[in-house]
Amino acid sequence: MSNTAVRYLTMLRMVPRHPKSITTTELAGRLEEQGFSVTMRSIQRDLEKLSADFPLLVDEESRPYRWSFDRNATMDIIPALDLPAALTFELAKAYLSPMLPPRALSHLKPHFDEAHRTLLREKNPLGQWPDRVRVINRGLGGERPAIDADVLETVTEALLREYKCRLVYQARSWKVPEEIVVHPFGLIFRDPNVYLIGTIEGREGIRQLVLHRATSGELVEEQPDRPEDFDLDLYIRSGAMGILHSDSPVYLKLRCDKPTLNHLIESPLGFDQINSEIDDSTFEIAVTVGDTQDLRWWLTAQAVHCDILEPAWLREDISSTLAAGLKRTKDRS
Amino acid sequence: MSNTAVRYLTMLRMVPRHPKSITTTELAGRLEEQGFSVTMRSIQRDLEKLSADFPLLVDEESRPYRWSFDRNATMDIIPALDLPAALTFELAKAYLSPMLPPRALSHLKPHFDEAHRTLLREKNPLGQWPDRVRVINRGLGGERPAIDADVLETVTEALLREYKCRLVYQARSWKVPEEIVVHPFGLIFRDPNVYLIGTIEGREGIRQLVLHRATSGELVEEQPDRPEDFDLDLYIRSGAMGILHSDSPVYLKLRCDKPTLNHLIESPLGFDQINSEIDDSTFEIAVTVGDTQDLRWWLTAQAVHCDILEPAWLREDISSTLAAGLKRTKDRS
DNA sequence: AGTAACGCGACATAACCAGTCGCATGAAAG
DNA sequence: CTTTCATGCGACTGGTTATGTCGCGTTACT
Repeated sequence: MSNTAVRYLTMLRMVPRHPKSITTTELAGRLEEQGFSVTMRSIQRDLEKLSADFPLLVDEESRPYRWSFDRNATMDIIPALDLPAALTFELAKAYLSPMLPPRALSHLKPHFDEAHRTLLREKNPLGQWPDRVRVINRGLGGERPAIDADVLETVTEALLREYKCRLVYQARSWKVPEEIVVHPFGLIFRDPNVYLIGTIEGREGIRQLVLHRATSGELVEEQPDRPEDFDLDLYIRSGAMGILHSDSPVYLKLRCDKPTLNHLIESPLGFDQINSEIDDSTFEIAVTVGDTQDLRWWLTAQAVHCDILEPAWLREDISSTLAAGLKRTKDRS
Repeated sequence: MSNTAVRYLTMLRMVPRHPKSITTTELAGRLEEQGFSVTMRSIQRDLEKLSADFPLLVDEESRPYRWSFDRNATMDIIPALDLPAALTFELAKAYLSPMLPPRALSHLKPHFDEAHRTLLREKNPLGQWPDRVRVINRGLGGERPAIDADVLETVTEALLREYKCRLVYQARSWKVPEEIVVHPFGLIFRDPNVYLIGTIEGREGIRQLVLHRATSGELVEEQPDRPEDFDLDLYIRSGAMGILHSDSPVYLKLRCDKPTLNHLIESPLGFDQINSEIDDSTFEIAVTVGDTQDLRWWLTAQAVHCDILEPAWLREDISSTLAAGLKRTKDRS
């Protein structure tokens, strides 16, 4: 294939989305790296030509000219999305919309749009595809706290490029927002929050910063202090996130009511789950699960539909939770 | 821009992923539609040239030749993924992996791969990006039941193109799998299951088919009978999915313990939520929410940490659930 | 066996590409 | 304020590439 066409493609990939931009000179350099040796003149001509067929923007005020790609333009994908792929994007959108911060989602928007268009273009006489599929999210459907656009961008970039970042942050216990410099160790997305794990310059200890409590962020291009042996997984499993009650898994034995909890048979709680039929209205499962907060909640809510055969201590635990809850509702009445 | 380069791009988009394929003749037709008038000879030459730079596969056994795009090849996107976008894809992958059937996810794989490569290519000396971010999913982390690859594909295609489909299906109450022809009305994704809503040919009533109970699927290119006035949203709200207890929303008033349920202030349950501080250890919220099963579970599990001030009937309801649960745990001990 | 469709080499022509030069412009440096 | 440098752009030209056409061989279908 002719050199030229490939160069066009390469150039298109190099032009960043608005508001970022690139100059002809930079392009020349980067093309050179890729093994295309062309004169500046050619690049100028190329950009002109390309902008006839692609949504390229040029800022002719500044000199040298700065070229960028239309922010919202969905540039097409090769090969074009096929039907199942487009569908999957649509589903992904439905799942992710309530989960991810809007700013993050906006980066996927071009792809979602492209998928949407593909679906509507398909042999679908009335374009009523959207009426045919629903995603029902679990949980209470509350909103996620809004995360500042720049904060998320800054933090992720700091993490990725190994920089510090400066945040204006207000922990729950702080009277006023403070400007802090963070040495980022890792990011944890845990519905409904996003946590930045790291240290605050000038203070002791590893902190969890909840991103929606930061109001502005800025990259600090200095190398952060990060213990060599820091490990996010270990950190999570150490219980720091309040997820695990203990590090050791629980060997759970449940006696479940049959129509209600049938789904446990088809969606086992763990890979070692063993099911056994007791009678027409009961079955038992035995499975190893993590001792998480969510497990406790689930067991509490499902106590009406199952007996915790083992471990006894967990049964006692749930039992006392139930008793305490019951007492509160009684007191209130 | 020269006609030629644009045509190359257009052609690349027309070549479907393996195992689908397209012939030069078909390409000629479709290019004509798009306003490119070229001879077959040119198309033949183009494909040859393109296959030097792109992962195009050609089956020279069959005649006319059949061209396809390498199934796993991630073809690049224009403009190239920037860092935040790549990151968002990575997150999306983490969120979606446990939620969507693997087959559906496989369609996004090229995009995830591309994002992953972008991240690794970034200034990230040790390529340890994967160590820096975790997504912790809520819930019990059980597996989703596996859905047959063809079944999902068939069903979605049937829905989109308005066809019937033939499934080998075994409802829970059926002794053996049966071959049925389904008139599909809609698809509902509700973790952990995927439901196909529709009628079974020769039988009465609207059914919910849980897709993982189907073992094989096949498109039937006949028009399905579908009531004009069928509406998926109405169907869901009619309570058919066992999600809603009643169609009318609940005006909920809770008195919550302070450190524990603080997150309710930052992630309100509904857009009309009103928070009021009572004292140092208590606050109240008032909000309108849907009367869902998940709400009941949540209230049951959180009964220790909050009082249901209103509505009284819901408090009674939760109270009796707690009592029943407590009784079971007591009986067992 | 006949026929139509397809792949492909060869060729000629037209279109396009890309380096070069010269000049104009605007921004930064002295 | 002048100089200098980087850039943009029109024009020209040699060389490359693209593409329609023809002809022949092969394959698939009737």
